[in-house]
Amino acid sequence: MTGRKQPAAETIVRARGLLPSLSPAEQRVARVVIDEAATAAGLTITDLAERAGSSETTVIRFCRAMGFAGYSQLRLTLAAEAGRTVSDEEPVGSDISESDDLAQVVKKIAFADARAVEETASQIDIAVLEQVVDLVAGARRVDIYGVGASAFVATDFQQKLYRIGRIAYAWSDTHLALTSAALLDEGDVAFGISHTGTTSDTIDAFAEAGRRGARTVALTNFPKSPITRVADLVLTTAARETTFRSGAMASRLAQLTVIDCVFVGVAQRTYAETRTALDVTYAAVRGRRIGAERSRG
Amino acid sequence: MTGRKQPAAETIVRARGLLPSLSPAEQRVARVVIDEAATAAGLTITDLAERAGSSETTVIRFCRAMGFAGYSQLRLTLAAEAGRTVSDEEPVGSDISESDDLAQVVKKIAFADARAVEETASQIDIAVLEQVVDLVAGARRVDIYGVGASAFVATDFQQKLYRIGRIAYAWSDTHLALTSAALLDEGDVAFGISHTGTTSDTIDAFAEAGRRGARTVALTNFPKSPITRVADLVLTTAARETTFRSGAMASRLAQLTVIDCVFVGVAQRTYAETRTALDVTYAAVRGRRIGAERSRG
DNA sequence: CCGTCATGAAGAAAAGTTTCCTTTGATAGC
DNA sequence: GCTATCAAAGGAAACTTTTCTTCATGACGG
Repeated sequence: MTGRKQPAAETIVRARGLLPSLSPAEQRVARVVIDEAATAAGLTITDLAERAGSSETTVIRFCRAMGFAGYSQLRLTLAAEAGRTVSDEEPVGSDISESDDLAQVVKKIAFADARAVEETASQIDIAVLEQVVDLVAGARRVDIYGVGASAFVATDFQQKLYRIGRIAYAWSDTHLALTSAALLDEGDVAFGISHTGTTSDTIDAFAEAGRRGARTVALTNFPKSPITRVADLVLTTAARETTFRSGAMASRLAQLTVIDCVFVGVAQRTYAETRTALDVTYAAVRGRRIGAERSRG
Repeated sequence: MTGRKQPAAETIVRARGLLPSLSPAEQRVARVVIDEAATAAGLTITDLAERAGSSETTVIRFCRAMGFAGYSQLRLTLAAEAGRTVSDEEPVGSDISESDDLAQVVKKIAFADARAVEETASQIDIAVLEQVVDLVAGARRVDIYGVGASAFVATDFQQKLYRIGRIAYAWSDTHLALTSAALLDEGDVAFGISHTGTTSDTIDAFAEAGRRGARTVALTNFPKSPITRVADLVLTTAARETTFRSGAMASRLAQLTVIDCVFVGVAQRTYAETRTALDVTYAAVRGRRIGAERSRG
């Protein structure tokens, strides 16, 4: 795989994240924009509306939902991004099918995964990330909620923080999570991790934490999903939706990437202590390794 | 293709060449476009006219002189070129340092992560993968060993297999792992996951499983590490080792990618059952989601 | 049956384009 | 020296298209 790599333009990525929160007609518009971004930039609002089987009104509404002032702005942005993207699309976009041989499967998975990571990184709001890092760095304690697949990410985060000497708990049991949330206050930070942003177990505990005064940070793929309404800060991933399979893992990797960014940010902010903490914890498991000693893991 | 030099935007160059042949008022327009190309793309024809101390008519005439059909076309072109010029890539290879700002950190992490995934995928031995898939698909039961960071991957794998109705256990406790390994036989498969390939806890159980007759599959970043000596089949990741940090997560993502490939391979081999199993398990959690709501500003 | 939401039709406003007229200045004929 | 003629430049205003707003309608959940 001699790969260049061109993460899809930011606007497109954002549109994808917004999809579920859009009405059907708006979704059709979004689809056209996502699928033919370059062309779309050249269309008038009327043309675009027609192509989406919808009305100008709906197009405008879509623009607003995307955070643009109007159609011209969307158009301009699209054009600028089209100029940047050297149109070098891979044929590997499709979902995995029953008939794919293993080599293709590997290719598709790798493609989806790598893209999710890159696009997620490119759309991270650094300002928000900065705030999140501040919060975590200054928190008395960090609670992390996530169930199912997101539970892994939560636990991973907990362990990371733990390794640099920060107090953190990951909860995936709804009751325990709620109990823990009830004990938080202003000095604490709560993380809610949910790909769809609709997982009620996670949201319940997360919202409770907010009510108790803790600062709340949501991590989701969908910037307008329910969880974001009870969050002070929102970090988003950018995994494309896929039907059969690859999606699940891609979203996981995207989440892990974001978490890693937060973690490194925090670790950096407290470099001296961190170094020591990492060294100490690393040394602790060193005795459990046999043979050649080389990297860290 | 790292350092592709940007040619100055073509339109601007052309405008400059055209200058002498333009009438004074048109020249003023040209000047504005040349000097503030990026901004100009955002102006309406009226604004631009005003800024050039001229009229819309003149702006149009300038557009025609430039060979454009009208103002919108000029504007679009300008925007596209502005977009292209902005993007200039920096070297993102190095390790994260104390002085990196958050934006750089994010970039570097994403780069390392995405690269690990891509490189891992491209070096996977499909033949081996094929065998592994066969083994897992035909196994009576699958044991997965991994401690520390690799424990996440192990658990993830277990959960995946579980979801498609395959019996699997992930062990990260040495004693439990050994106990479980002792119960395996020819019909079973054992996975040993260790980034360094030197984790004795994992290797112990893994080797025990092998002695009991189970087929053994190792997943490691180092093809010659101790764990590979007691494995029937070896899958490797390709995370570059890095000093401070980014490495840890990159290796994790690489492992997950490989696991995902194995999983999809197995799922595919048993498509019908898989579909059903996935549908059922998905439906089971559906009730735990709250309706994605649409919001509008 | 009510309120809320999604949607497009219709019309207002803004942007873009064309037409046409004024100004200016150069040239030529008386 | 004084008009008449013409051409180039440029903008006012009329016109067209595009964008945006308002509002009525019908669908849907409660």
